[in-house]
Amino acid sequence: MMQHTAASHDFPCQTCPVRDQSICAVLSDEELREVSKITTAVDLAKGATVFFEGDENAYLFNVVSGAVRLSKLLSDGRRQVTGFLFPGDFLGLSVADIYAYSAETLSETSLCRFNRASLIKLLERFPNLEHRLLELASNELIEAQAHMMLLGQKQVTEKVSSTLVHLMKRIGQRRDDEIVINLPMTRTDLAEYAGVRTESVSRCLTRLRKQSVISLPEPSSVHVLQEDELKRLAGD
Amino acid sequence: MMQHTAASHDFPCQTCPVRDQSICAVLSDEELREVSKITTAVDLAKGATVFFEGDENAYLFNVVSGAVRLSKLLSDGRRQVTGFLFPGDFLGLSVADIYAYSAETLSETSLCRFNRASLIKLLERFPNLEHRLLELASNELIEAQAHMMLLGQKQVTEKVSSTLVHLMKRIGQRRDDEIVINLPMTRTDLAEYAGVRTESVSRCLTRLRKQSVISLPEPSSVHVLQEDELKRLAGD
DNA sequence: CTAAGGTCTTGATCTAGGTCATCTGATCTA
DNA sequence: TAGATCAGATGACCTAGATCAAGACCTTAG
Repeated sequence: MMQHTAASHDFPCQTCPVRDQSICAVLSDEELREVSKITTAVDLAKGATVFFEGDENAYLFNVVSGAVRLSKLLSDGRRQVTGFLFPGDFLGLSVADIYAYSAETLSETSLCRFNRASLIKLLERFPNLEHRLLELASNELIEAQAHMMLLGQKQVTEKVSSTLVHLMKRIGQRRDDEIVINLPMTRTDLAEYAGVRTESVSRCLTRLRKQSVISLPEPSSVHVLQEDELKRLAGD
Repeated sequence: MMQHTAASHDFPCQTCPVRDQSICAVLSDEELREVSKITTAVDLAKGATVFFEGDENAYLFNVVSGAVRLSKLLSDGRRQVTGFLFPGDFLGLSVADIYAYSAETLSETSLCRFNRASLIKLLERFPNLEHRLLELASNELIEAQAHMMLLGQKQVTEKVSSTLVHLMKRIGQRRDDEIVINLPMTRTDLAEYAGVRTESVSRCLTRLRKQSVISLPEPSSVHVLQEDELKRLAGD
């Protein structure tokens, strides 16, 4: 079942399905060989915790398959989902010594785990790698700013539409003249991402369905029928 | 008036008031001498535009004195303020070739401007510098996530209190047993930062004043009288 | 097969905060 | 010095979206 078997035999990364993404994209075969020495494959069931907000920042991860939810909690239980990760995404990028958010799997998920101390040591030898991390951080910042705009200024319909557009771009699959999004997350996850209530997400999806902007063959499958209209409703 | 005069004579950075902050903190005197060659001092009046969202990303900046507002616009004019910058802060960190947000001055402001292409070239020679940029990006990400929590989950009072706590930590000056915050931004700027309306900020500050959590000797000057209570109201 | 516990949807109602309008005071200017 | 402009404060009112409640499914356990 697992095609990648990081750190198992001589050079496992060669068969990694996300070899060309995330931080590994910029590495030569030789560098990759070095990096593979500090990685471990980790397979997690749905709903597992990769790490908690406040945990010691000991590992970084590549998402190989599956989906991960990033979130922060308030003391009374309110949760803000700050992002969703999919294959090829990098996780744990932080100079701080504790994680600033929690990471939990939304489905069965395979991760490639890097020992943080070892990776930091490698950065000195592979300036490529540090450059790539900066690139990833910079892209995350741009996404974070767009997310702030969504949370602070948009109306419910714009929030939900934007969230769908975001997911469509990341995990949408074009099929005939529609785009299929298989949602690994619940309505509540979507609501906590968009800063609204679960009921609002549900009502909004129903409205979009009635307007034939999307169809919902089942709750976890959104088919985007009118991409342009959805983008218009998203607001920017 | 200007104490720093980057790129004017032989080694201007030595007298820079933010020499020990931002990206320059990690540079040796020798490295700093090199960096100073690609900098220009820029002085801007209050309300000036440093750059617009969508402009070509040609420069990076250190804030030497003054204050800068970062914001993104929606097509209909709604604005999300994503952050406020003060002396020592770094501006323009992005791998993308256009700026993802606008930067405008909130008061008379002195900036130290770096040519982006030249700085990128220097990164190859000074790995320190790239490491520092990653550190700054990582810290910005953590701040962005806290800001998302504020925007998506908090109530108006929590939003305004959090914003005050944030500004207090950054530019608050302890005086006797109160902390003085001199606000360079308007109520509308604060509102657009917190994702609420101007009137809500105004009402909330009045409420905090009536509860003796703060005093407002003038609209642009907040004195924090009960730091712990303000932090409690901020919610986390 | 049934029961229990999820998730999702939908309707009815409520309210936090948005909207609108007005007033004050400070700053600018002609 | 008056008139204009703008930031801020505050009261009255309204509405988008939260809250509450109930029912429909769907999955898992026994």
